[in-house]
Amino acid sequence: MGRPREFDTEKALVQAMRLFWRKGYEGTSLTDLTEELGITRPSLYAAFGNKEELFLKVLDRYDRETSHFIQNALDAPTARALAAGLIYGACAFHSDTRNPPGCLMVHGALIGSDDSASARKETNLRRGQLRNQIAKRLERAQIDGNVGKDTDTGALSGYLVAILRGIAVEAASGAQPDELHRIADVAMRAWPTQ
Amino acid sequence: MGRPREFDTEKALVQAMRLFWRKGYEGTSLTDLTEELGITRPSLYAAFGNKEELFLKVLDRYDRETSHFIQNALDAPTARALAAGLIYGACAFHSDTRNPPGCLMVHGALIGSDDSASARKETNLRRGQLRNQIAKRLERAQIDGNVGKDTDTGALSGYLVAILRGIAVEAASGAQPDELHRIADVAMRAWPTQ
DNA sequence: CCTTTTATATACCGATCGGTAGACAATGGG
DNA sequence: CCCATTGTCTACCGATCGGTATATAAAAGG
Repeated sequence: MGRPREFDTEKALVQAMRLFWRKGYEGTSLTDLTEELGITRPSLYAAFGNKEELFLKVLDRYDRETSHFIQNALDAPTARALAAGLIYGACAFHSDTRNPPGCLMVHGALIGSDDSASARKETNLRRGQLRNQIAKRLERAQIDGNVGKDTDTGALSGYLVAILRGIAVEAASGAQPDELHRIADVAMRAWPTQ
Repeated sequence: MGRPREFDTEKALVQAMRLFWRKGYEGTSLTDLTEELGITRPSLYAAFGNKEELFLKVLDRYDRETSHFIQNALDAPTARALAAGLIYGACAFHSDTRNPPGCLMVHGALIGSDDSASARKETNLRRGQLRNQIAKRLERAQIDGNVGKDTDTGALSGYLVAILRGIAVEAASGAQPDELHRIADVAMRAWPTQ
C-alpha cells in the first residue's frame, strides 16, 4: 500500500553505478545522481538511504551482474584457463564501449578523503575477497594436478589481481583495446603451466 | 626586494606532494593544504598560483626527486635489468614507510569530476611519456642485442607500466612488502630474456 | 468519504569547496 | 625617511557539498 514508486529502482541503480564508475565515489555528487536518474533528492534517499549506502548497493550489483567475467574465470576447468579468463576477460571488459572507462573497484581503492573512509574500506575488503577466491581456486588446481605442488599460489593470485588493476588503470587512462590485448599476451607469459 | 617569504617553498612543495599523494587531487582541500603547510590561503596562492598549478608543480617534483627509481631503471645496462629495476624498484618505493601509500600518478589517472579534467590530462600525459621512455630504451636494447629483434617492445613497455600501476594499487589497498615482492617475482617471469 | 501509508516536490539547512578583496607588515632602492 | 614592492593577515565571496523539514499527492483499507 501507499503511493507506488514512480521510477524503476533497478534501472536507477544501474545508472548510479555507471556514474560512480565514470567519476568515482567522491567525484560523483548528489546533483549528478539526481540529474542522471531523473529523480529528486528525497526520492533517492527514500529508496537507497544515503550516498554511501547507495554506493554499497552499487558495488553489489557490479560484482553480481556486471563483472561476471570474473565468475566465469573462476569456473574455468584449469588454472591456466582461470588466468586467461581473468586477464583476457579484463581486456574485453574494459574494451567494451558500452562500459564506462576504468574500474569501480580501482576508483574505490583510491578514495582519499577521511569522510569517505568506509567506502574505501568496503572496496578494499572486496579486493581481498577476490584474491582469496582466486587463491582457493589455485589450491584446488594444485590438488587436481594442473598446478605444481611447490607453486606459490598466494603469489600467483596476488599477481593476477595486480595485473587486473594495472589493465584497469591503463584502460582508464585511454589505452586502446589492441594495446590492452598485447599487454595481456605478455602478462600470460608469467604463467607457470601450459 | 619586497617583503621576504616566511616559508620555504621547496619544503612546502614536499608537504603538498605528500598530501596529494595520500588523499588524491580532489580529496585534498585547500584547508588541508594550508593547515599542513602552516600558511594562509593568500600566501599559498601567491607562491604557487592556484590548486591546479600547485598540483602540476608537485607532479614535476615527484618525477624529478621522488620516484627516481624509474630513472635508475632506465639507466640500467640491460633490458632485463631495466625490468627488474622498475618492478622491484616499485615494490621498494611503495614499501618505504616514509612514503605515503599509493601512487600520485595512479591517483591522478582516476580523477573523475569535470572541473579537474586538466589535472587528469596531465597525469595521463606523463604516464604516456613513461611508456615511451621505456619503449625507447627497449628498442636500444634490441640494437644492443639483449632483446630479440622480433620482440614486441611496445607490448613489453605497456606490460611494465601496467604492472607498476597494479603494484601501486595493491600497495594503496594495504598489501604488505613481502606480498608485493612475491608479486614482483611472478611478474618478472613474463620477461623474455635472461 | 476518511485515514493511513508511502512517494514526490519545493525549499531549505549548516558545512565546506576553491578563490579573493583589502588592510597591514616587512623588505630594498632612492 | 619615503616609496614601491612583495608577503601575510582577516574576513569574506558565490557555489556546491551531503542531507533534510515540510507540505502535498497518490495509492490501499475501512
